[in-house]
Amino acid sequence: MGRRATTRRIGIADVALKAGVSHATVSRVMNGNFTVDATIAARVRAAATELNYQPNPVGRSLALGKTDTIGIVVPDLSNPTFQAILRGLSMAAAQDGYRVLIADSSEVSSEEAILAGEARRRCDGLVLCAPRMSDAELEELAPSLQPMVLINRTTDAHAPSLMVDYGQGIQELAEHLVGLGHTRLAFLAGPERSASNGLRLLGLEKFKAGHPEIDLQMLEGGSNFEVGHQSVDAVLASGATGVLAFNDLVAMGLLSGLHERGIRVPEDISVTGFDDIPFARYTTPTLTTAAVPITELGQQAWHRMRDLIRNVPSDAAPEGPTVFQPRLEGRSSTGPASAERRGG
Amino acid sequence: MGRRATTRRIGIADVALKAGVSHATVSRVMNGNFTVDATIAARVRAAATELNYQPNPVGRSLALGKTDTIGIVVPDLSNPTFQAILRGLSMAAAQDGYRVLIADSSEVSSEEAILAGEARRRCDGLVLCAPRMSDAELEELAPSLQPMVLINRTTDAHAPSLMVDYGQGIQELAEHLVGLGHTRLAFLAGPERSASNGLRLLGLEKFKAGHPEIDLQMLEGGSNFEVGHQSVDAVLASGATGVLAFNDLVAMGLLSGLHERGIRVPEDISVTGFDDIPFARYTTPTLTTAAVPITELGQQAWHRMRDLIRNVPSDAAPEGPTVFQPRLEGRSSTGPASAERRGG
DNA sequence: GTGAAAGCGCTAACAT
DNA sequence: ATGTTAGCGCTTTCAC
Repeated sequence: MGRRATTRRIGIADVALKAGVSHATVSRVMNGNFTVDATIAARVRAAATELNYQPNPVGRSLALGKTDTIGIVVPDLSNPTFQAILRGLSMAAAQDGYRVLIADSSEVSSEEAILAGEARRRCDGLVLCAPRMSDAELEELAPSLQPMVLINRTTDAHAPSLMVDYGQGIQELAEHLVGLGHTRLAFLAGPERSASNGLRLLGLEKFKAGHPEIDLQMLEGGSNFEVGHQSVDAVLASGATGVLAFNDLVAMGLLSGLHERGIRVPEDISVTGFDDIPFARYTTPTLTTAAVPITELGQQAWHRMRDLIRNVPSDAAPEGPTVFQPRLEGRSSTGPASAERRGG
Repeated sequence: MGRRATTRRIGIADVALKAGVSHATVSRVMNGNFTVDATIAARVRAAATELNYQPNPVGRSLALGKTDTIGIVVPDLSNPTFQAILRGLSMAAAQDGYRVLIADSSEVSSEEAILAGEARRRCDGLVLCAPRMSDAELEELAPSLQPMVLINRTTDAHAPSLMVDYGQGIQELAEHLVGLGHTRLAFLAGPERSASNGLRLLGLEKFKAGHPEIDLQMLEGGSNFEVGHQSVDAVLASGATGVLAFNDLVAMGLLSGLHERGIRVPEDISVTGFDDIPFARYTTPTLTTAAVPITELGQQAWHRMRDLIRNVPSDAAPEGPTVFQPRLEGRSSTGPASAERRGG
């Protein structure tokens, strides 16, 4: 039965006609150009409201060469860390009248380049979040992606970069455990391709150098609940009394697995996370972790992007990456090493 | 020192020039129009790759009257439920070559209309997720937002709607507790303006009608951790042995608060959540909840949207809202009512 | 099969 | 102060 009554979209021409002026004048009024006579401006505004006219953003974008939109590419939108970054970015950008377009590469590093390019073409800038692609590829791609802001990654190609000092954070967590009397530690590692995992590894190397007396074992891992949950056996086999999980998710999985086995935390084993996602405050026991200002990271990403978009010269911008220091958040999942286990 | 070497963006004209053809021909080739001579097509393609040419999406959008982008408006991007919907939507849309633009209303219902309108103008369609605006406002806005898909909301104005049967789910949870011998229950309610909270309330009315012997108390609440955490006193004061939390977040907050007070779950009190967010499997104890296929909801939202965008006639589309049934997920946070407390 | 030209909806330089 | 006109980068008739 016929198509629904399609109320044709109102265009600038309709308003011009109704107000009895040229579309140029309508455009001027809509953009707050004060060279228009007050009477006429009022007439135009009246016509616009009456017709419920709103300028077509696509038309404006083409004319102005900007979309007031920025893109973000994340490896996995189901990861709370990236969700928080997205949120911080989106909120901050909205404050300045910008919107965000999202692209999820699903951890497929080969897709990243294509997604990034596509997103960039539709937007005024791109935030690349923990890209999994190689350094070489990133550097090659960078020029075509600019203006671009990097999160948890750097590149020789000029681009602002926001980093988290995971190395420092993991060291603090390890020191925290040592301070509690633990001498046998284990690190549940993250994804191979993750740069942030590499930084943690580097930090732990330093830690080992400073603590030759401590036994620190490296265990294979990943970045989600399941990994933590499935690592119970490996953790127990390691004989460690203090476990550094790659992130809060892994820690929560581990906590859950240990609980099922009747192993008490922190009495029998201490567990630490990383990131301090909101959930970390509400686990049982509450999770000792290294707090990363994730939402602020997203917010800062926008601010750097905004600088890029505004100051085309880009000489006032800070050189080198901005580094965020994680803050140790001591809660109840860590405690003194148990007497029995400490001995053994 | 001078602006960076700005490699001017390659346009269709550049390719046309290089290939020695008109831009019309380049356009044809780029769009897979087979009326172009094979030899020429090859020449054009060569020129395009050599120049690394990619059609400008804004130009295409203006010419084609479509952006291959859909918008989603959510009340709060920090809520895992909306994050999961966004994710499902984004993944499904990406599969069909569409991108998603996000708008977060921060629970400010007055902002919703503006955000929705803005987003809609930049996109080919809009997904309105649990809108907080009034029925009247929604209905008035609907025509200008079409094509539009609603989540957790319906409207008389014609628009596909995806609903979750929260009423049924909460009844099942209540029945589950009754089956475990609980006779004193409490419901930690959600946000006032939330339609899904209203549905739960309706479901509980039905439950009460069927179980006059059960004492069911209504407690004020909200939708996040803090609310659950702060409700411990109210819950204890109610004397309930079984607590139905508005959602998993509230349940987790409550779990955490109860643990701090030394109250055992489920021995002393049983707790249920709602949604079955990924975390619910990994709380201590694991959380009994009503599982909602959230990601699938987002995916379905795209499918309905796709139908809308493709079949302009829209007569084959299913009438009335699609309803998703939550599924009871019995885990360890619920157990038999304790003898002492059961007595009253 | 291919080019010339119109047009998508808007902004801005240029006339007047 | 306002209208006319030329783009922005592309697709698509319409001639040839």
